[in-house]
Amino acid sequence: MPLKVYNSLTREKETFTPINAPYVGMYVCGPTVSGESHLGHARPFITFDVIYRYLLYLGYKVRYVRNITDAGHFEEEGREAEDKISKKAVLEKLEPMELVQKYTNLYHWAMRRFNNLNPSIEPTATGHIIEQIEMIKKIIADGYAYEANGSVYFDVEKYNTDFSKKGQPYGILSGRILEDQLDTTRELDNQDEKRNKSDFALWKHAPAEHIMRWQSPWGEGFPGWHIECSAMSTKYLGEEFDIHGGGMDLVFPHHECEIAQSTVCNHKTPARYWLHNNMITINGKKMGKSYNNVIRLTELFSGSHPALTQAYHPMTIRFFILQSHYRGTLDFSNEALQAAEKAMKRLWEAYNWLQQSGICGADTAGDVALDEKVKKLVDEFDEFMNDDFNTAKVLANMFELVSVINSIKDKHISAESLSTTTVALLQTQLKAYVEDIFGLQSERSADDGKLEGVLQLLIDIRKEAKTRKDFVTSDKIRNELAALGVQLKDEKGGGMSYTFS
RNA sequence: GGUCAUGUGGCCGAGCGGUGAGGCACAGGUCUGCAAAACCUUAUACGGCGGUUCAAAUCCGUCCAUGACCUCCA
Repeated sequence: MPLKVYNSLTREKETFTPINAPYVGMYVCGPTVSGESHLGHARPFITFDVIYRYLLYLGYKVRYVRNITDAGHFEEEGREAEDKISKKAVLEKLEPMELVQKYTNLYHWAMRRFNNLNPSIEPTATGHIIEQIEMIKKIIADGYAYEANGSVYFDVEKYNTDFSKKGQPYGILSGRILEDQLDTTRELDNQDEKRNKSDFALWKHAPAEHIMRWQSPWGEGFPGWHIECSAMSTKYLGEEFDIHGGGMDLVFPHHECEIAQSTVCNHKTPARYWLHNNMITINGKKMGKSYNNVIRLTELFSGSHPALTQAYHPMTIRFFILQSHYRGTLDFSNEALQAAEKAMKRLWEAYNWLQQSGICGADTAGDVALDEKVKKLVDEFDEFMNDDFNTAKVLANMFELVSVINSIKDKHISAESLSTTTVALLQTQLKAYVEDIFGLQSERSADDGKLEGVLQLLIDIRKEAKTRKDFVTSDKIRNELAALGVQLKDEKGGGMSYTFS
């Protein structure tokens, strides 16, 4: 069964066929680094990281481009009021590139903690001003943009009239019809400069107090919101590439405008497959700046937010996101995250035990039905992922396998119930999926050997005490370690293991 | 107002025409010096009302509720 993806452009699941297999070009809209990333931002980055990893697993050579928006209309978060009071303070406080660097660093730090792979190219908008200006010039030359007071606007109506004839009307992605839009847009600045309300900015004239500005044929200004993605995707992935991804809230207007710009310049719809993840909600509402309900990633990792009852590890968040399908909304709550935390721990411990257990199964399976069941559960991993990346179903199968693994560990089931090939398949595929595709890793930071050694010593002492039936000593060791956050667990057959809480 | 989604058990979430996905919580049991963990078992469900069908959580209609987007937002 080949990979199928839901294409927002056609509104159906389609078989994924790269333009130049085995090469795949994927562009994903990255962060605007004018402020800190929050939980809502984490979803697209984790979603597309898993998609990237899965494409690699399938053997594709992927060029993954994820931009950083570091140009545009910037104000430091929460400082708006102050800015108005004292422009001097702004000048002292905000060197634009300093601000951008600060939030870019913070963003990269969060991505690493999530164990997201680095994209192949991470271009910045400020690094591609020239490309953007060139693109705008081309659009003007073709007659689809006009200048007004040092700003340049895209002529949506002309585009729609001309390109509708070619089957590429404005609104092709979002399903909007231009005529329906005319009276529905809200009031914005400088609307009077535009010929039509639906026109959007390619280049904006910078007022005197604007902190980021560049020289252009139309005077000093800064690029419009949409043009950077068109310029950079064309530069690094070509006029036509395979996948364009981002959050659903970008479908209109951002991606719609991107399509219009690129189509004028390159005479092609830029991407074949448009993939969009849904939002993370909190109490049923989208998490976003405009709702004042954001939980920043730093707050999430440290637990320092009034809505949080505890800190959450990045892997808990990652697991939480993988438990739902990327096109559905995902509702945040402490209860839900705590559930994810426990589930992740159970999965990881079983997985970890399997890899270290040294079990190898029998030449012929002792329990044919179970052997078949395990094989089926593992084989379905690929099948589920090929059905538009259904990570939730893969996880469901994994938990059925966790029961089998733990039963073998507790010796309720003999390791010889499974055949050697099935055990090997289970080990390889679980590793491929848990670590390589889902990108999960132990919540515990890598410890040095000393701690291991100390714990082993305490475990030995406790074992001796238990043999002497000296439960005072054995309980003391267990209780005091528990107070320090190390949990000892007696196992069948006198073994002892520990986990960190 | 326009466009498009969604409504599943205490909570989070798959499924989208026919054996009740899965996780967490809860209850009972097994194991155990005790505990934890683990394992086993059980319960609770598809927004309301109609319709199609041998069969509907799944398809159709309608009503209700919620959400997203409508040029700052992942």
